[in-house]
This record gives sequence, structure tokens and C-alpha cells, in this order.
Amino acid sequence: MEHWSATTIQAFRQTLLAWYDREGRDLPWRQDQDPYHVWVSEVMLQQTQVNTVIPYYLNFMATFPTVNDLASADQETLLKAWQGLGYYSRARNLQRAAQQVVQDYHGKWPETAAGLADLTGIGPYTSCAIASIAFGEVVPAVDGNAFRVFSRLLMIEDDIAKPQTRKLFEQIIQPIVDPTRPGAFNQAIMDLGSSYMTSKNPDTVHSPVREFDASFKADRVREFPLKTKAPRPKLIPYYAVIVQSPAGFLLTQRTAQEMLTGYWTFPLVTQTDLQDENTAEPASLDADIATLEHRWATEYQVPVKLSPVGGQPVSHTYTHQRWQVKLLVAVLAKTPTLTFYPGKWVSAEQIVDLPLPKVQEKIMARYEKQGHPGVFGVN
DNA sequence: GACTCGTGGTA
DNA sequence: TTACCAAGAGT
Repeated sequence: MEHWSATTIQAFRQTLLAWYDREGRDLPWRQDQDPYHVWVSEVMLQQTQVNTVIPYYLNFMATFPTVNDLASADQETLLKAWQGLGYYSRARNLQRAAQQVVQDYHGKWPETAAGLADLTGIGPYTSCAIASIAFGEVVPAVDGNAFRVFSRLLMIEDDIAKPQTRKLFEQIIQPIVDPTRPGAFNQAIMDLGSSYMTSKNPDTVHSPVREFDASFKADRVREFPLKTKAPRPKLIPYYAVIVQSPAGFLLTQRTAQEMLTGYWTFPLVTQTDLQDENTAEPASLDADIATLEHRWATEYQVPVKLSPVGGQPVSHTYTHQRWQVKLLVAVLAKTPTLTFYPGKWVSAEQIVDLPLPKVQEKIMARYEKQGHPGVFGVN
């Protein structure tokens, strides 16, 4: 691992910031240093690319112009504004933090990373990003870009997948951060990491800081950063139970104990959940349908006659799970009262007004293609 | 410290 | 299709 002298650090800052002033990106959240703007953008950008965030950010600011608007927003509006961005707990944590700022802090933001980190959804990276950009605190914002950029510049061989490695990078970067322009420094590292020092196809030859890049000089750029790979997603078979009545389709809202909390889907049940009622035998489709029909008749008191929908199951992959969803449909002549099932009837054309996760959109698209063209208007 | 938690893009 | 990546945080 390389070590920089004070002279090298000064030269690096000068080179980096001169490049940033010349070629730094003009992004919607860089119009000013309003902590609300910086905060919303930073949360949206967690594990999400800039080009994906831009339209969401613009719409979000039009919908919730101030932290007070966000704090008092109803959750359906909030989740709809976040639909498609993913990691949906970010949206709920964002509103919780807005309420903290308004109520606990009387609208006055904490101005240090340590203070900001007390707000829900603001962790070690985001606290430092906001503190440096909005309040000028001299702290390193250590995100994926910082890991990648500095692991290459200094040939740091520690595994960035290990939580412990963050502390090392913070210690290494802290004395390098420009004390006069910490926010610009951190954002410059991010711009560098998304242009010349990318993960795939880096263009280090033309990097403005190539003279500081030890891995480039050693022709070992592609070896950094070191990162152990994640396990592949686990396959989980699901059934989507599509129940239609004169009142529309039956939708249910994901609970706080489930992923996709607050979003609406057709009733979903895992295959394993059905097998627990019988034996441990690998159940056939017919057996699963029989089990489901029995459950809906007795537990929910909504008798249904289920039929499989043609075509391949809907496949949807998350970071750690791969869902394979088989579609089952039931058409009811009368609309049952939903006393024992936690859901509501929604007309076909109103479903898309609800906050929906991607997997629900895929299920609706598959249903349309299997003999019900255009009923939801998703294709 | 290891898991959980979304989606879109790219090789 | 598969694998991996992209401005991480909460539990």
C-alpha cells in the first residue's frame, strides 16, 4: 500500500479540484447547498445510479418542496413517488427523519456528521456527505466510489466487502480531504469514480489524477478494489392469487414484517407456506390449488375456484432472492365481504394509482398477455 | 459480522 | 441466462 507525503496530498487536492471545477457534473441537487436538497439526493443515490435518480429527484422536489411537506405527506403519496427506485425502506426512513427534524429539532438541521447520523436512514456515509457538502465539515464521505478510487490510487488490498475496512479507508482519506472545500472534494471523488475510475472499463490513461495512481503505474488497475462476491439469490416459488369480482381485483398491502412494506400486490403465498399445512411432500400444482382453495374457504371465508394461468411463471430477482411466481385466477359472480382477509377491492383501472412494486407490475403484464389484453393498462 | 433490502444497466 | 455493479443503512 502506498503512502502520500504532505506535498503529494497538496498536489492531489489541487489537481482533483481543478478538474472538478472544470468538468464536474451539473446535477439538479448541485444547484445549491440546501441540506434538504443534499439529503434527499444522497438517500436516493444510495446503491442507485445518477441517471436513475434524476427524474425521481425532480418529481420529489415538485411534490415535497420542503422538509415540512415531506414530514406531513401521506404515505401513499410518498411510496408512489418512490415507486421503481427500490430499497423502499429508504422512503419511509426519509419521512421519519423529516418528522424528526421538524418536531425534535424544530426545523433546524444538525450540522455535524455525528449529529446527522442520529436521524433515521442517515448512516456513516450519508452523514459525512451531508455534513461536508451542506455544512463544510472536513470529513471523508466513504462510499463505493471512494473505496474504488482510493483502493486504486494507493493500492489498498483490504476487502471492501468487510465492514471493518470502512474504518481503514476513513483513516486513510481523512487527512487527504481538502480542509477548505471538503464538500467539493468528496463530490469530485464521486465524479472521478463514475467517469475515469469506473468499475467496468476504467479509462485511467486519461484520468486527471493518473500521476497519483499507483495501480495504474503498476498496471494493476483491474485488481482493485478487492471484494468478496455475494452468494447467489435463493430461489423461492410463489403463487399469485388473482381474485376478480364485480368490485374489481383483490389487492393487499405488504406489512411491516415483509419486504416491500406498504406497497400493494395481489395476494402472494410461498409454496413452502402451503406445504406446511400438509406434510413435507413436494406438492403438485393440483395439491397446492386444493390447499389454497381450502384456506380461502375456511380461514378467509372467501370461497374461490382457482385456475392456473398459462405461460411461464413470472420471474423476479432481488439481491438475495429469486422469485418464481405462478399465477392462479378466480372469477367471482358476487363480491364477498372481506371480513377475514386483509385486503381491498380495486377496479382494474385504479390499480395503477396504488404504489406497486415491480414484481406486481410484471404479474399484471403477464395476466394481460394471457388472454386479458389491456385490462390494467400496463402493457 | 452476517443478513436483509429493489431496480435497471451492462458484459 | 447469468453475474455483477450502482453516492448504504438497519437489524
